[in-house]
Amino acid sequence: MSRVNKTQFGILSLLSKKDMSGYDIKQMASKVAPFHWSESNAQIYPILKALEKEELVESHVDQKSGDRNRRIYTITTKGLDALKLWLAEPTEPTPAREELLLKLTAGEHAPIPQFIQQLETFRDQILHRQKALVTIQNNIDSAHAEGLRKMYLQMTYDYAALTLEAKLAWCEKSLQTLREYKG
Amino acid sequence: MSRVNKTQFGILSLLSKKDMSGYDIKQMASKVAPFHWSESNAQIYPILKALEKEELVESHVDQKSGDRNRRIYTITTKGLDALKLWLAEPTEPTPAREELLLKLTAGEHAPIPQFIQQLETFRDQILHRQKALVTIQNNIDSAHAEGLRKMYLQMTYDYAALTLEAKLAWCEKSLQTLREYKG
DNA sequence: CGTGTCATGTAATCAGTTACATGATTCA
DNA sequence: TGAATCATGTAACTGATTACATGACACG
Repeated sequence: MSRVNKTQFGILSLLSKKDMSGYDIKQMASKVAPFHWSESNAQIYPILKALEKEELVESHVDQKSGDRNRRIYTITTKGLDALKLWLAEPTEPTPAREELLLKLTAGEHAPIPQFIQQLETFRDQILHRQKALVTIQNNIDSAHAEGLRKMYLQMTYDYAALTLEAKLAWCEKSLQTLREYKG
Repeated sequence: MSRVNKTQFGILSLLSKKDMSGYDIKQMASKVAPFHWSESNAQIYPILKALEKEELVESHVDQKSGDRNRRIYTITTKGLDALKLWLAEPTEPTPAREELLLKLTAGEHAPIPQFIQQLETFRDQILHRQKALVTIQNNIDSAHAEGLRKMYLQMTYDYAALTLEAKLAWCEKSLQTLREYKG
């Protein structure tokens, strides 16, 4: 149970909505889920092949669009079943890995202004993500938008929004603490 | 720059505070930083060996405590320098991986009550972590507690507290949305 | 005709986990 | 004496990233 690849389900999940090529999947992932799943870049091609071998997806070479060697993947009934099985499985918590916090635990070995800078960079990264999130929200509002599907998309948006907000608040608070430390 | 192992710095960071054995490091990590760094369990032994080869740490077999084959590691000046260098480096954002959110993007393929259960489990995991966090806060208040060091420890505690709170809020909100969906 | 994007892939490497193996000490 | 904990390690594997390689098409 614990020995299963999760990225393959991310791919199946995307294919359950629309037939796509490997390239499309990469694009979609970075457009729709950049906050909770890495684009898994060039690893999707081997996974697609493995999925096809297991008969969870089928593929054919696309004829349209200039015959550009595009291989389109389609999810099979077996693939949908596998996806549903995964959805029903218990979800283990993700072990977090925040490099900045790891650095903070060794904070006493660096000058305070250095950490102020680290935190400012962190804050900028958050602000940048928040901007990107607005774009995603627009995608949700316009393109798809049908009942259940929209609700679930909105949920993932909310998750990102709320956690980013919390991180930003922490950042501001910590910056103030650092700036006020000893004068 | 991007091709460096971060866990080794976690280990150096702990050794910068106190000489320790591999076993101690494992214990300490799970006690002091369970929220932002995994215990990296049985991988610390090879890393310790690698660090010793690079002369970033030294070791000796402990004589006390019943001669129990304990190898104690000490950080070297070179090791401290490496640690400080890492602290000064820019910190890239961690790509998040939240399996539950990945499942939500395929939400339309499962019955709503199933996702209610998933979210309830998620909430329980958060509540559990929040309890554990109180213990850590006690550790900070009593054991260590000296100026700068305490401040940085407190910061990592705050980070965990704030992000857990945000996730809990999201969880409650989403549960309500699901329960109210169509009656 | 050259740059950018579309499109697919492989090889090498690194990071991390699981499962296993070994043995000493402590304490009920 | 048997279970729990202390203590160190290895082998095999999985997951993910980096860097590379190839080539077609679109456009200005």
